[in-house]
This record gives sequence, C-alpha cells and structure tokens, in this order.
Amino acid sequence: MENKPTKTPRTALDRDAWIKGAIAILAEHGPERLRVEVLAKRLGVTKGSFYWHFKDRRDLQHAVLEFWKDGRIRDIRKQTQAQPGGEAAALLHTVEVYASARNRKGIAIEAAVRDWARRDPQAVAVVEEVDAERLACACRLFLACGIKEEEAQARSLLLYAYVFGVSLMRCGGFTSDIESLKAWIAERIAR
Amino acid sequence: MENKPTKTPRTALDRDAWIKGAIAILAEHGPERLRVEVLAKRLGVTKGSFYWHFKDRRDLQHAVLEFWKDGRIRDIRKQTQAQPGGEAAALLHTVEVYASARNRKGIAIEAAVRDWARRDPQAVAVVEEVDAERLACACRLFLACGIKEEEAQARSLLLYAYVFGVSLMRCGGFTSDIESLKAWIAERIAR
DNA sequence: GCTTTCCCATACGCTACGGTATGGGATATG
DNA sequence: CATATCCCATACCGTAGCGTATGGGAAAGC
Repeated sequence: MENKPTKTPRTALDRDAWIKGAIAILAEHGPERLRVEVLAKRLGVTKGSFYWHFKDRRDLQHAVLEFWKDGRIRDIRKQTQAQPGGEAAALLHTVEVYASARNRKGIAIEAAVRDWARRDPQAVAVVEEVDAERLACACRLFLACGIKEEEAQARSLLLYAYVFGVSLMRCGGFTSDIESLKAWIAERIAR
Repeated sequence: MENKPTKTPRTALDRDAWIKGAIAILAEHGPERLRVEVLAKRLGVTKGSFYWHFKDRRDLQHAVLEFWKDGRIRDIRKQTQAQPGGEAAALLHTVEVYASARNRKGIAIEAAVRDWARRDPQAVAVVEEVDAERLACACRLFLACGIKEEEAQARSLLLYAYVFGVSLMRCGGFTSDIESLKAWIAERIAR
C-alpha cells in the first residue's frame, strides 16, 4: 500500500537517500522496525548496497539521529525568530503546530525518537539536546512577554510536555468539540 | 542482571503469572520485545508451557492489554473517591503521582502501551477506554470544584496530556530546581 | 493399580534479519 | 583500449523467534 520501490528506477543512492528512507520507516513503524533489509527493499535495492554506504545498522541509526537533531534545531531557531511584539503569537503557533492534527508525519517521528530514547543512550543524548534548545527558545519568548524567569521556565516545560502528551492520548468521544478545548489549553499555556 | 529465572523452582504457572511476566518485559523493553521464548526463559520454563496456556502470541498480547485496562480503571475509580472538599487535593495528587520520579514502573508500562497503540488497533481500543475513564473522572472532580463544564474538560485533557508528555522529556540541565517548576505547573493545571 | 488430565520439555521446520564475501556491470580515467 | 573505481546483486552463514508435534512425568480420579 505505502510501498514505492523506487520511482526513478536507476539513480545512484547516496547516504542521504538512505537516511530519508529510514526516517520514513521510523515514522511508520518505529525504531524497532528499522531494519536494513526492509529499508533496502523499500528503496528498490538489496542490502549489498546498504553495506557499501554504511558500516552496519548502528551506523545508520546514528546517522538518522544526527539528521533528525540537526533538522529540529534548525527549525526551532527559524520558528523562534519573532519580531518584537510577536512573541506571544509565536508561542501560540508552536502549540498549535504540534497539538493540531496536521503535521502528522513530524509528530510520528517525534514520538518514534522519544520511544527510541527509552532504550538507546545515543537517542537519549539527541533528545536531550533538542529539548534543551526548544526549552531555551520558548523560555526566551516568555521572557520577552514580560514573564519572570521561573514562571517562563515552568511554562516552557508545560508547553512541550503538553504537546507531546496530547499526541499520545486517544480522546475520541470525550467531547463534541475537541478543537475548542485545545484552543483553551493553548491560551492557558501561552498567555 | 535483571534475569530471575524462577525463584520458586517448581510451582505450576497459571495464566496470570505469564501475564505479569509479560508486563514486566513490556515495561523494560517495550511491546516489540515481548516475545514468547524470551518470556518463557524469564519464567524458567520453555515455550512448550506457553502454548499450553495461550493459543499464540496474539492471545498473550490481548490478555496483557485487558489485564492492564482492568487494573487502570480500578485504580482510577479508587483514586477519585474524594471526600467532598478534597477534590482539588485529589487532582493535585494525580498530577504528582505521574509527574514525579516515583512510580517508575507504572509510567514505563503506560508509555509502552501508548507506543503499542500507535500500531495495534487492539491497543488503541484499550487506551481509548482508559483515557475516557480518566478524563471523565478528572472532569467530575473539576466540576465539584465549581469549574464550568467546558473548562473542566479542557483542564482534564491538559492534566493527562501533561503528565504523559513530561515523562517523555529529557530536560536534565534545563534548570537547577525542576521540582519547583513541576509544582508550579501542577498548581496551574489543578487550581 | 490403571487411566486420565494437567503441565511442561524436546525436537523440528520455517521465516526474518544482520553481516560477510565475492562478483559484475557501468562509468570514469589514463 | 585498458584499468580502476563506484555501486550494487547474489550467495552464504549464523541467530532469534513463532508455531507445531510429540512425549513424558506427576498428580488426581476411578
């Protein structure tokens, strides 16, 4: 169904193509299901190719984590370049990007990496770096809104804990209008 | 290290013993690593025993999910029997039980089941039931505190999203006193 | 004592997967 | 044209794990 064994039948794969395919599998099936033969089949080649580009499976995993980390940090810094006065709007936007239904793949990757970090020290380190960057940036925005240091820190933590947590919940049928609940929550966190 | 191949060398295993062992593996290594041969070795027997008590691996998984669901719902109902006037304290207590460092195994199981629900419809259904029960109970407590319907719903969702989300974060080094941040957050959610 | 039922061990076949060894076609390079 | 390098296919070995078939010991029922 979601298998597309190469649309360009013959163009040499580079390391990045492998990494992006790996991230797709990561999002769909989780870190445990990231296997080299499955990935090779997805890319329309055999694992003979894989072991030319990567030393072994760990090598791929490491590359995936670094790739994800760099992308996240780039995004965070870009997202937090708020014009003076637009900090509150930027915070609200951050909450809604994660808590809403769109951006499904990004959320799936996020969840997969965090699950990964429950067993892999390498993943722990990466998540730690990304979280530190995110919390620092959010904190800066809250401070720019005139909120004091400790409350800014607390709100930043609440913000990210909420957006990650809400993606784990299954509250279908809890209420008729979940979106207005989420809007209320976003206001309470960011304002 | 964490292998204890049966401390009571010979007492017939029943279905519950298998389920409890399975949940231990679930907490330590996640749903993907719940394998019958590994579980059998952990219990000090072979899989010949397993296939006497269970039809197959799915059968065990289903039993584990039902066991977890029943336990959670029992706990929620017990926890929410607040004396009149103690509702706010009960809510604060709920937040702290999950957000604090204690109860590590329960949190690990919670995370494992929710990760499980990202790929297994059976797990989705179970998580949905548990979440519905939790949200309903929390909502009732908020209502008893004099909070209006929609805000009570929003706060309940925020409460559980936060406690699950904070367990996924790695904010070591973010601040010197994380506990006071969590206390501030608990207050903001529950009061 | 004999049989039945319960609980588990052993042995087997099968698939998935990680990693290695080796060859081979294609393109570039001299 | 000849050679080297790049990129990948094929074949192979070893391990982990699911499910099945079969047997066997122990306890209970008759």
